[in-house]
Amino acid sequence: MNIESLLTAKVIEAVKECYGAEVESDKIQLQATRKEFAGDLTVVVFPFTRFSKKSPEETGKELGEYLKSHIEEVKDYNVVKGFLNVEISSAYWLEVLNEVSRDSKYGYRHEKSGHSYMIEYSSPNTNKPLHLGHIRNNLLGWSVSEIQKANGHEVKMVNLVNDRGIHICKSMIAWKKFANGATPESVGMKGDHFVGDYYVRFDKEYKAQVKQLMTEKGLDEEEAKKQAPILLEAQDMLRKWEAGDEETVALWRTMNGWVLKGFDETYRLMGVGFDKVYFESQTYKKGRDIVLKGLADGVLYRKDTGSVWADLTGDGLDHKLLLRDDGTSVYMTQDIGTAYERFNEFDMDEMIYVVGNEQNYHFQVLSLICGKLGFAWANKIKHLSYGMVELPEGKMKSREGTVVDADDLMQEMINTARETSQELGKLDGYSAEEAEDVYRKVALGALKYFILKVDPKKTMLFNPKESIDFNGNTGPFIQYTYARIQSVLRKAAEAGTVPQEASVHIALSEKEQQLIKLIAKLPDVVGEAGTTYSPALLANYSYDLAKEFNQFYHDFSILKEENDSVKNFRLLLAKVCGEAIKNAMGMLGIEMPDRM
RNA sequence: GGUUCCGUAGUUCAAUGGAUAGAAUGAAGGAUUCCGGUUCCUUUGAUUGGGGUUCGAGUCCCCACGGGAUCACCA
Repeated sequence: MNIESLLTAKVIEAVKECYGAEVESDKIQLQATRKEFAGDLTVVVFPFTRFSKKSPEETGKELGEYLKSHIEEVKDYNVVKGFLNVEISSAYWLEVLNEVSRDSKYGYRHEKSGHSYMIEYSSPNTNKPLHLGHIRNNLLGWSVSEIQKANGHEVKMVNLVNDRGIHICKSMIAWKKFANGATPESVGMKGDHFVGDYYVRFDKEYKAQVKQLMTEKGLDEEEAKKQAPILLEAQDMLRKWEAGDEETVALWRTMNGWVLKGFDETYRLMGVGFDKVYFESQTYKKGRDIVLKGLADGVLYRKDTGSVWADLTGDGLDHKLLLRDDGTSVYMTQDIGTAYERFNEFDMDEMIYVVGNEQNYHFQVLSLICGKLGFAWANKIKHLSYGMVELPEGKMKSREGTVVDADDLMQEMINTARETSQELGKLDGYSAEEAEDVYRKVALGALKYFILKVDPKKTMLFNPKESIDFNGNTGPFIQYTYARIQSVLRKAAEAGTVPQEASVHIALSEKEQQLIKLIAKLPDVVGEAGTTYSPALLANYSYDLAKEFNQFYHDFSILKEENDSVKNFRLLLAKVCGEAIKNAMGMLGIEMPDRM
C-alpha cells in the first residue's frame, strides 16, 4: 500500500473517530506539499471543519495528531492555515527508491485493466504529403495510445486513409496531362511528394482556365469556376472511378501506391504505426443502409427532392444531410457506417478519433445521430480535438504555399542537430551511423517534446529553433540530462561500482528526498491518461525530473563521494531517475540517447 | 449572426476549486563548474474587464471585449 492511500484511509478513520462523520475517499484532498513548507504530503482540512465545528487550524492539529500516532511512517506534522502538512520518514522514501529500482518498467501498470480503446489518428488524404498539422495529430494519437497501454488498457491504433474522391482525381488528371509517364522512381522523388506536385499543378491549371474563361468569354467568377474544362475532366474521372472503369481504377491504384509508400517512410521516421489501416475506398458506401433503416423507423426524414436528413434542432443544432438527392452517401453517412462496423467487430469501451478542432461540429453530430439511431455505443465515441499549429512566420495556408512539409521539417531538424552536435564534438569515437542515429533521436525528440508539451486543444506556436535548444524546457535538455546520467554510471562502472539496493540507514538530505518524491510520482502522472492532456502532463513531468536531477547532481559529489554506501545510494538514485525519465519520455515516443 | 474553443510575465508554455499564480526564455548583477554544451542565486515582470457562486476562483456561472474554428447535396 502506498503512502497516499494509507493516509487517505487513515484520514477517513480519524474524521470518524474524532468527529463521528463518514467521509468518502474522493473528498480527501491530498497533494504534494509546496516546497516552502516542511512536509511531504498535504491534507486539505477545510472540508472537515463542518464536522469538527472548529477552526481549520485546530481541526488540522487534531487530525495530524491522530495520523502521527497511528501511522508508523508519519514522522511529524504541521498546520499552516487550513493545510495539514505531513512529514514522512526517510526510511519510507528509501524503501520507495529500492522498490522502484527493481522495476525496469516503472510507471507502467502491469495488470490488465479490462478496458479497451480504439484510437483512430493520422487519417491522411492521398493527394498530398503530410504537413505540420499531421505531425501534431500523429504524435498525439500515438502518445495517447501508448499512455493508455501503460495504464493496462487494450489499445488498437487505426488509420483511415482517405484515398478516394474528387481531390484524388485532380492529381490523376494533372498527372495524365503533364507527366509524360514520369514516376517517382524515374525522377527520384518520394511518392507522396510526387503526387502532391501534380495536385498543385492541377490547381495552377485550373486557376489559369478560370481566368481565361472570365476574360475571354466574359463569364462571372462563379460560373467560370464551374465550367473550367480541367475540373470537368476531374469530375468525369470520378464518375468513371465509381463506375469501376478499368483504366481509371488502374491509374488510381498506381498513384495511391506511390503515395502510401511515401507515407510509410514518413511514419517510420516519425516513429508511429498502426494495428490496422482502413481505406475509405472500401468503406465509403457503408452507412447508407443504416440511414435508410433510420428513415423507415421515422428517426430521419426525407425531403421532396429525395435527400435524407436528420433533424437536430431539438438538440440546439441544425438539420444534417445524410443522403443526397441521388441517394449517395456523404462524409457523415460513411462515418456512421464505419463506426457501426467497428463496434460490431471489436466492441471497445471507447472509440477515440484524433482529429483537428475544425471538425468539432462533425463529431458532436456523429455521436448525436448514432444515439438517435438507437446505438448503445453512441456515447462511447470521443473526439480528441486539437488546435492548429502555427509558425513564428504566421499561419500555414496551403493557398499561399506556406505549408510546412512534415518530411522537410524533420530533415531540417536532423540537420540542425547534426550541426550543433558536430561543433561540440561529443560524439567522437562514434561511427558515422551511430552518430546519425543520435542526431535523429535528438531532432525528433525536440520536435515531439515541443508539440506534446502543449495542451492539445490550444492553438500552439511551433518554433523549430527554440525546440532544439539544449537548455530550457525542451526535449534535448531532458535527453542531455539522461545522457549525462548514463555517462556518470559508465564512469562508476569503470571504477568498479555498480549501484545496488540502498541501505535504509542512510540519512536523506532534502534534495535527495525531493528527487525520490518526484520519481515516485510517475505512476500518478501516467494515470491521468483519461484526460486529453496526459502527454502534456508527462512532458512537463519529465522536465521537472530532469531539472530536479540537475540540482541534485550539482549539490552532491556522486563520483567523488568517499563513503561507499552513500556513493552507492546516490548512484542508485541517478540510475532510477534516468529510468523514470526514459519511461516517461518513452510514452511520448521520445528516444533517449546514451550519449550526445 | 448561431454554435464552440481559447484569452496568464516582453515571448513560449504550466497551474485535480486550494496556500504567496509556477517554469523557460529575454534583460541586469553575482556565485559556482566533482566527465559536459554547465549549474545555482538575486533583480525584472502576468490571470482582458465587470458581476456572481464558494471558507477559498486563473479555474465554475452570467455579461462585455479580443482571437481561432465551424456553420456545403466537400471530405
